[in-house]
Amino acid sequence: MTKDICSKKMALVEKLGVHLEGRENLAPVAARIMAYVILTGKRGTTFDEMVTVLQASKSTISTHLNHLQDLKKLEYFTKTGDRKKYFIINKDSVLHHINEMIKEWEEVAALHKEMKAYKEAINEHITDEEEKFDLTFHNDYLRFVEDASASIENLKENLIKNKFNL
Amino acid sequence: MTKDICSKKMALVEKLGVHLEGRENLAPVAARIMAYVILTGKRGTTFDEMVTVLQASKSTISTHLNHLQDLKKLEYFTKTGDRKKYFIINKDSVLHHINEMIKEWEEVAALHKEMKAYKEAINEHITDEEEKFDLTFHNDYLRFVEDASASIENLKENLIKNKFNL
DNA sequence: CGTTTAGTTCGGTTTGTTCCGAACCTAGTG
DNA sequence: CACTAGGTTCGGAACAAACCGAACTAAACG
Repeated sequence: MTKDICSKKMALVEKLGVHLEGRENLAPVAARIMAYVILTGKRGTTFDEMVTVLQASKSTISTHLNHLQDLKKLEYFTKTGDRKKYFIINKDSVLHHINEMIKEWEEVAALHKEMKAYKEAINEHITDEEEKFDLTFHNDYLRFVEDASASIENLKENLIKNKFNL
Repeated sequence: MTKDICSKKMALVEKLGVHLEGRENLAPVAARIMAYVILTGKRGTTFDEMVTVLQASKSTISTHLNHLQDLKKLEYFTKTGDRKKYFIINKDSVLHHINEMIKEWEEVAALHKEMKAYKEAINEHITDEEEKFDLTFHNDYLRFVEDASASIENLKENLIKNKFNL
């Protein structure tokens, strides 16, 4: 691999790393591991390679690697006559991620419904119309969540279709 | 307010609080302040009320309250002959929240495009078809982000319409 | 001018996170 | 059996976040 492409790769690892830190709530090094594994692809990457390239200690890599496997985000394959583990992203991780998003939206919707119900209950005790809670936002938001959920379900179906057509 | 409704309110404050902690990256007490202000509504809530009801120190409430105002998440109104500040959520906060989501999706899309470009560049150097990066996921995901963005834009328009029709 | 109201500021404690080094383990190799 | 490769485990250092109490301020009240 040329030096240009390699530095481009590490720049992307950092960028994607920062993103994953926030989105998936991962420690800095854990996020860099995920990013590096994603950008390395099918050939897989080893423990030692990550220690070198991510410039972290063996213990840090070990701990995070095990944690990421517990979370089903990573898995590995092996080669006969080679004790190293070759890490790749979990084949279901994309689907898993989609399902997580669906679950999240469902939770948000449930929360909005609960808040709306509470506000409606309070509104009954208020005589002055001006003082009452405005509920239009909750209604709009719930409609939006339905839309967004439909889009995600759509993505999920595309994914499953592609998976079995190949 | 009856004790029942009050405890229901505090239960919701905790639930919404936990949610906001994660979603908006707020400290526990800051998230509880937001939740309490949201669930109190137009009548507004004061510094002292929050110290009492959220069981936090004056300094904690003061610091977070100022921080939340800096972030344009809260604002206050006053009453003549009353030095207290009555805190309510910022009137534009909903629109602000929507715009944040739009910006987030745009960033995600940009990141996917960058990753896809990188993977395509790498693929050109790989002869074995089996070893190449699979790009269908990025394509599907980009289509999904477009869908989701359209839904959000729709929500935004609904909101703006409601705002000016009232 | 002393007191009250409504808050702010500062220093410090507690708690939690993230990472590291050193010692250890386990399976195969010479 | 000693050595090596490929990790794991443990204790702690370093840093950061979250909260608190006590002292302070600024404006209004009496």
